Amino acid sequence: MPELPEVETVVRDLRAAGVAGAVIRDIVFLWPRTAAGMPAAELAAALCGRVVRAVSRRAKYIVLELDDGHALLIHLRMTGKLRFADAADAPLPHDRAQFSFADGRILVLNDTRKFARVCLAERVADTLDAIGPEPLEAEFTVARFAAALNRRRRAVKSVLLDQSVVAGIGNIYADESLFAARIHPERTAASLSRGEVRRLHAAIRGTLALAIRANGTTLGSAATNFYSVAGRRGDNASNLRVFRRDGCPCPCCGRGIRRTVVGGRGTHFCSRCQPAARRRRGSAQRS
DNA sequence: AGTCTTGTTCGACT
DNA sequence: CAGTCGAACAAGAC
Repeated sequence: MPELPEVETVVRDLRAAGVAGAVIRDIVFLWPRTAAGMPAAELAAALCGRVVRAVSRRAKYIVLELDDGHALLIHLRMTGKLRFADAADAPLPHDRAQFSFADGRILVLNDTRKFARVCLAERVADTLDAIGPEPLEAEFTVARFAAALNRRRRAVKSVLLDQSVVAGIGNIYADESLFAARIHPERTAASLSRGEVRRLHAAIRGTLALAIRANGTTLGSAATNFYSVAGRRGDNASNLRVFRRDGCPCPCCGRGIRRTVVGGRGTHFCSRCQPAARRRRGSAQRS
């Protein structure tokens, strides 16, 4: 599933393919609900003739900055993929949108689950206003992170998945970051000590940076898995230490990795390296 | 055949 | 208002 490192990989591949500078000639929506915020025909009309000035990323959004100051946002959600085709190529099953460029290339959005969305933003900052800091940028400070964690009583894992707290983390990197920080996923966010917050902050950065260097995570060979532009696989699966490794020995202590459900999401951790909250002397713990 | 999986939004609560 | 929680979306994987 595309999380921050996977979207970053796609953005870099789009840049390498020369999308910056390309002129949009036409957009066809094979699944009209892919267009969000306005009807598909209206969105297509608004984009026709625009020049893509730059390609960037904000959280899990791919941002195509346009020559009129607006931006085209693409969110791949769970199974969205982008590839280049030309006019002679037959569409594949699950193709949802085709962006034709003036040079004849067609950027195709393929998405088995139909959750991927494309929308037009007058200003990126306004549209993505509610999203929290970019974890790899200077704006993601320990102090700001600590303040956000402190006012939440939910499981810290659920808070990491909350895009308004920190941008771009999904199920894989939430579990991996918590393991690296040696924090149990069901600990209450507000219960983390200053040291634990610092560890988690560093773990998030390290985990995401490593995954970007490996071009993202592709697990197994299912078609619904992550593939970057041109079907390129990510190499980060070998760096994963707990995600979907239940039953395997913990790389640090050898005990079996366990799987639970937290906030409705599959969650993987080592019960020895990530101990549950220590019961405080004299204070009874619920259930 | 039935259950599981995932990111985000939305509405109903507290 | 701010935080919490579960449903909804969709269809392939297993």
